[in-house]
Amino acid sequence: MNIGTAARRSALPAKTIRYYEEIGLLRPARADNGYRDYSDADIHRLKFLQRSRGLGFSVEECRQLLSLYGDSHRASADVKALAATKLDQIEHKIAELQSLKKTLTHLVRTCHGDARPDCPILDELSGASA
Amino acid sequence: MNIGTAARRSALPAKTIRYYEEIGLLRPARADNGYRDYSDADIHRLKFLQRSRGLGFSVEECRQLLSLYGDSHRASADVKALAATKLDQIEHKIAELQSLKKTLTHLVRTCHGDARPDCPILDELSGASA
DNA sequence: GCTTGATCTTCCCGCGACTGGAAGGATTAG
DNA sequence: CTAATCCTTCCAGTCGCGGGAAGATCAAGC
Repeated sequence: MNIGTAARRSALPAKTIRYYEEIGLLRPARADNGYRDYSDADIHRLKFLQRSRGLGFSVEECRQLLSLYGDSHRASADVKALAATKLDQIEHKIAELQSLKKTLTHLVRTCHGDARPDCPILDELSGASA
Repeated sequence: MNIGTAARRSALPAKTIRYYEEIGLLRPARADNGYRDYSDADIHRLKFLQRSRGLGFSVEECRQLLSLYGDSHRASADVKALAATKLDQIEHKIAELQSLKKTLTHLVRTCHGDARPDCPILDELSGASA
């Protein structure tokens, strides 16, 4: 199977698939003409990557997940730990963004937003509050 | 004022200050010895950048904010529009992360997380649900 | 067989916003 | 005078690709 088909089936751009190969996440066969030749197992691996990336795991974390996936003697605790760490990171990020949101919401609300030049947003940014 | 002092006063790393100069966000004077020489106005500008970056504005948006800040005939509506757009982006990002959080929370909860190899997280990533 | 267009290959550059480090000059403290 | 600190420039790396060039290959139609 050529890379175009693999791209459609995995919902990943061909560029990304080549990149994943370059960093050693998969090793597709090569046809006689030099084209990459993807097996069903390769597609499965690509879909796994697509889904785990979509869940917010970094490429390196995906590499670990793939390694755990391929290890029939893995402990589910190891996978759970990875996911829990990621969950923590996501929660921290959400908290950070919510704090930004709060500040920005306040600023946007207090700015009258018309043709006049006085602006509480710029006042705040310039340190008028300090 | 040397860059080290400017860094302490603006709460920005010296590297970042040089970078901001490189991309044209400020133009400090130079002393005879070739050292950068920051005025109080430069510090003010750096603090403005530090705060606006901290609120989630991109460097290019900060450039616009600085430009509006320096324009005494600006309309506060322009500033408000920038902030409102940023607020939108932040809200979208929060929603995205909350969706990830929901999925991950569910997965972490369903994984028993012990020494056994069977793992709902990997099952999900490998497409067992599909 | 020939042309055309789609697809494939490798290669290298660019993004955003820095960060690290090397090599070397200037200043300051003791 | 020396040693430590600070400053300078420049180059490379981060992360996860995307864009695009230059060239090979393939599939379809005439």
